[in-house]
Amino acid sequence: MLTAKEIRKSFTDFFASKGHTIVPSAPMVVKNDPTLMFTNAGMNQFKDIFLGNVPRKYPRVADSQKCLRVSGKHNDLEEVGLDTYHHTMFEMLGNWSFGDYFKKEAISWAWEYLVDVLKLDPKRLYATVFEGSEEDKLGRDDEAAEIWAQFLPKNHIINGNKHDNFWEMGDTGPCGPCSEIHIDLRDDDERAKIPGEALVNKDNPQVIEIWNNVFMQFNRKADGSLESLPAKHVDTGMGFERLCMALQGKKSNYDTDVFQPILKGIGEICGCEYGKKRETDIAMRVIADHIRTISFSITDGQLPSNAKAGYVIRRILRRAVRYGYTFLGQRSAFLYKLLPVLIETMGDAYPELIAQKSLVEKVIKEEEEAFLRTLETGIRLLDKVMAETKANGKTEISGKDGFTLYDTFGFPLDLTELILRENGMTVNQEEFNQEMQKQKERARNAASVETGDWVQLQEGESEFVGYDILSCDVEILRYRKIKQKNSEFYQIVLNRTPFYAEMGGQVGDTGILKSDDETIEVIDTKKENNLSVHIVKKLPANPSASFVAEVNTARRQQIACNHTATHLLDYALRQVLGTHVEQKGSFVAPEALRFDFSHFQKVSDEELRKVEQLANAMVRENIALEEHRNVPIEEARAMGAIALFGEKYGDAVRVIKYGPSMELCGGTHVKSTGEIGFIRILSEASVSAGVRRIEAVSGAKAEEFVDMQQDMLRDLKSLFNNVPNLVQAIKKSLDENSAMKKQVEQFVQEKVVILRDKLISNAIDRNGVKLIILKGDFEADIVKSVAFQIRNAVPSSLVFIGATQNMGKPAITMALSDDLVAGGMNATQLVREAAKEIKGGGGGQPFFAQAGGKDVDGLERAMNVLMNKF
RNA sequence: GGGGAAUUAGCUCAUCUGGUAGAGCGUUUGGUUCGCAAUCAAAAGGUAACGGGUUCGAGUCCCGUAUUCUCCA
Repeated sequence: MLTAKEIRKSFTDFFASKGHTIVPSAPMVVKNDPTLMFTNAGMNQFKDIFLGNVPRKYPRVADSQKCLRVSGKHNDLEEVGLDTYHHTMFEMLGNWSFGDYFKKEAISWAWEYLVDVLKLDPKRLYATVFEGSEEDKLGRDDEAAEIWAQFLPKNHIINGNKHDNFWEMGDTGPCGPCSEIHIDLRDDDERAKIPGEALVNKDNPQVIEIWNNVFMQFNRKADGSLESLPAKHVDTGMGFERLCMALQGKKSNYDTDVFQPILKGIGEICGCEYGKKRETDIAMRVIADHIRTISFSITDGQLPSNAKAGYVIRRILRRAVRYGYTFLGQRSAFLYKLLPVLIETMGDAYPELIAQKSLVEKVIKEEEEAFLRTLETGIRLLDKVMAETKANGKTEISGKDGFTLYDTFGFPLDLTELILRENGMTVNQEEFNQEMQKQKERARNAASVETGDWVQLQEGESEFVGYDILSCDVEILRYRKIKQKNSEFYQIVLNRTPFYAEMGGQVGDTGILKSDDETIEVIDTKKENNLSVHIVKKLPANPSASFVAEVNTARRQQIACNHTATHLLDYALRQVLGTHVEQKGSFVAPEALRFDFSHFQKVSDEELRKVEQLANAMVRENIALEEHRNVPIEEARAMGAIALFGEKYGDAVRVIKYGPSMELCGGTHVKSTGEIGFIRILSEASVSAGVRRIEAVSGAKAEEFVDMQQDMLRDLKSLFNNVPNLVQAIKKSLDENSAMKKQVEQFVQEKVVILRDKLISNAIDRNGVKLIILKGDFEADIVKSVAFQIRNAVPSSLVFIGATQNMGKPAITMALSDDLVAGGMNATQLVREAAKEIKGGGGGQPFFAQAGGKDVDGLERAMNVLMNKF
């Protein structure tokens, strides 16, 4: 039996023998594509070739690609694990032709590989072809059908509709008919009962698609019409896990050697066994699937977080924890313990797992613990809701409460239901669904973005010249309008540009486009599918005119300082802390820089100081930039340049070297380190488990920062009469201050006690209550203290009335002993009534209330109002 | 991109409609104990995220900013 590893290798070997270049898997996490968060198909890394943004590097390539899908037919997150064939992460084997071979070769080789190389039974294979579409004025894909007819009998070639057999990249862009290969894995007697062709594309878990061959021959325009592509492409994708299942004679992907070791590992940790009980099996499949997804995301640089792609990863992790919690009885973090077994099965093919093992473990463990805390909070809130509901004599909690728990506090509905059931209660499902619907509508309305068609003025590719010059003559190739909820702007592509587009953490350039008649402001530059897009608020009146593009040079210089500073800090960190330090993200702006890196403990002040000193020493050395463009990646690595995990590099890379610091980098840098002036680290903090962040400034901004510090220090010193030892002076002052505070407090207490005794001895006895009056100028806090002191000293039949003033403002304070309150008296009401006399209002509790006002002259009247009550 | 929520002692969180800022854990000191664990007692510890506003009075209400959590896309 072929192992998964052998199968993976046989695929690439086969296509290499057909003249294909074998390329590595791109990272699973996608950058620089606003429409996509994760790699969801093998073709993603070639998207810019299909879009015509960059030329092809090879005519034929093949690879095995890590993919992640959380929605779609066989990848709906909530479905994964319930059955035996849904997944989030999977590997896709693929071969491509970029304007090279087409249907004939693609289909013949697919057949050759499956039948001749892998020895799959041809009687079990079926092919689907596009049946045509009236809407698009397209006929049946007879071309493909005729090629298939050489290998398959007629009844094994099946027509498919637009939904199944016409592939589109998005609403617009390259598309074309596709032809899928399906395999029937059922037993002989079942196959005898119902022929396989009746079950193709019918969601039967044993009759499944294994390979899709897409023939890209059209371009879909924004008005929905199709035009023929000048160069036709082939894009294929085969589900690796499914292929393993077929070849290993299993009924489920989870039964293959891809998943079995992981399932076994889960069993050992949780004390259960796969294949014994339905619910346990579901939970185990969920965990087995999700641990792969989470681990690979982290190695690709995508940590769980609270937004975007990171949040998707967090949700997947939490789903795994939840299943472990509910069905496997796991009450503490356990997922991270699966990493060794994952490495055992996949570490060979994906060495990044081994390299980053401890980081992955740490991140997962921390996330698990955070979620368990979220669950505890949820349980506490749910307890509250249950108590309130019971108090109202009901057993059904409102759907709104259930939704709030879910929406605001992240407490899963199924857990809510579980806990309610244990307490003999339910939740109003319909109401919950309504609330969910509302939420979805809100999001849909807000998310609507209208993207206009590109207006093409000239053909051609965009060239970036910004490494060498910051101003040049340009022409507009194409532009389009983007309309969002509250804003409207234009994207412009130039034939050449000095503007650096946001990438690798460095923000995009700003500047202007100037023609003879007008000046247009460029507010940002972004990268979309490898294309530099200039963002402008308004279009030039004559877009076909010639322009001069000018980058905002002062801003660019500051960015360059910060970017080079980032490299120096990276180098210094590795020197001081060790080579386990790896970049986990960075943000380079004109104002400051942020640098995230893997490190397992707080960087001490001394270490930070050392890092800073080392980096600044390199600045003073005024090391000249050594820049190597178009270095083959292998050569760059051999030179010892630092590359990032999870970063997609081309075959030729740019190496940035300042003395010993050497990194693969596309950013803009200073010509020599002296330009930076100096670097100052502002802060060090944790961003997530195992990842620390430093923030720093350099260049003019560092100077500004130091100036501010110095000004503050000077002000401080002058406050302390320029004493030589400022720290000691401040410390002394603080000590004195706290001693005096204590003294004052003591004096106040003594005063309060004296006041209390005096007032008690002056108490008026009226109709059986002791009436105690305080008048004069007192702070509100003292009056309050006195009132409470007296209340303690005179436990019954006490009425305290304070009619005092402070800073020209009148105040009324009233305290009543408990027996009077029990007898129906209410200080709040009384005080409110009296407060009218001083043009104010008040309130408090029945036994103690305060009021304030604006009219000091009414104080006497207000007191009389109160005294007349007794 | 949008919605909801949170931010109070070192930590986890209370503070019902605006009216005395509190608990548990932890810390320090002292007691019991040969010592540890344990336990009892006391004390210290607060810019209620930040900035405005409304009010006689704001942790509490309103607006803005930041950070975090969470859901939808």
